[in-house]
Amino acid sequence: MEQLMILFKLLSDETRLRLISLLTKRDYCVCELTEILQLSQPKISKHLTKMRDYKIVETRKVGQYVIYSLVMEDLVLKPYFELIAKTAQLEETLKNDALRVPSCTLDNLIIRRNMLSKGANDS
Amino acid sequence: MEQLMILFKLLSDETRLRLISLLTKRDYCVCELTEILQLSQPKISKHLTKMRDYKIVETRKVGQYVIYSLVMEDLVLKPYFELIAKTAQLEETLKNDALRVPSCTLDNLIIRRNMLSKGANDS
DNA sequence: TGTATATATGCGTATATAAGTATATACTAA
DNA sequence: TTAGTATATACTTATATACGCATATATACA
Repeated sequence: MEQLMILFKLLSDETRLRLISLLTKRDYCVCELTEILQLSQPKISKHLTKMRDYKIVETRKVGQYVIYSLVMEDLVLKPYFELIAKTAQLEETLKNDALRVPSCTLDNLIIRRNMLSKGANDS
Repeated sequence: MEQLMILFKLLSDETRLRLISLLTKRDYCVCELTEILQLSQPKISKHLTKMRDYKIVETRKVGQYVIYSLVMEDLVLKPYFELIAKTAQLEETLKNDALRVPSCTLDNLIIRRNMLSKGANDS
């Protein structure tokens, strides 16, 4: 019961719902999620931390990046994640987030930053 | 999006989650729900009213009773209701609510009240 | 018509929580 | 070692919302 209510409480916030919807497709580091949702880094980080506290997502560290992923082992949570992945196609905001993913990969972010700093050096 | 978030917000309260879980099985009037959950009538009523405001449940009036039912026509909401009905079997509180249903039907409530008032008259 | 029952609502209070800004910590690479 | 990037957190403020209690309204029934 606790667990279900916690899941629903976490899902009832727009930012977190968007984050979870993205995470049903693949794992992301914080800076990718910040870029995709176009929201402040502390805002994204705080929501992710909260979800991790409640064991809805988990993290692994890779170099300086923290990669977030959904906890898929849980038998209660898993079907809800799967349903959200399906439902997301019916929701404009979630669909648009998914469209913005390709240009916000970590690789793209780094390439884009390097180009910017070179441009700055050239001038 | 709005609609999904509203659904999750409504589900994130223990009382409402219990109410919705019950309503996935059949319709109920307010006094049955009050009896099953053993909570105050204003509390039950306020939660039901809120869910009706958000179009998650709907009502019909039968005599002095107000019968609440889930809105099952909505394509986004329906699969979530169905999933909750399944998940409820894994959650002690929701399972126990279901067990308490048979003794809390409207018929039973009325019979029980009549017996009580007769007993009071006899004494 | 008067009484009891069913349901809804108003009000005050306590609590939770989201957001922004600034800052701290951790890691990388030159 | 220093500069820059990634991530987390502290503090304040604004807002939402659940609750209890009292009460209003609507219906039924004697």
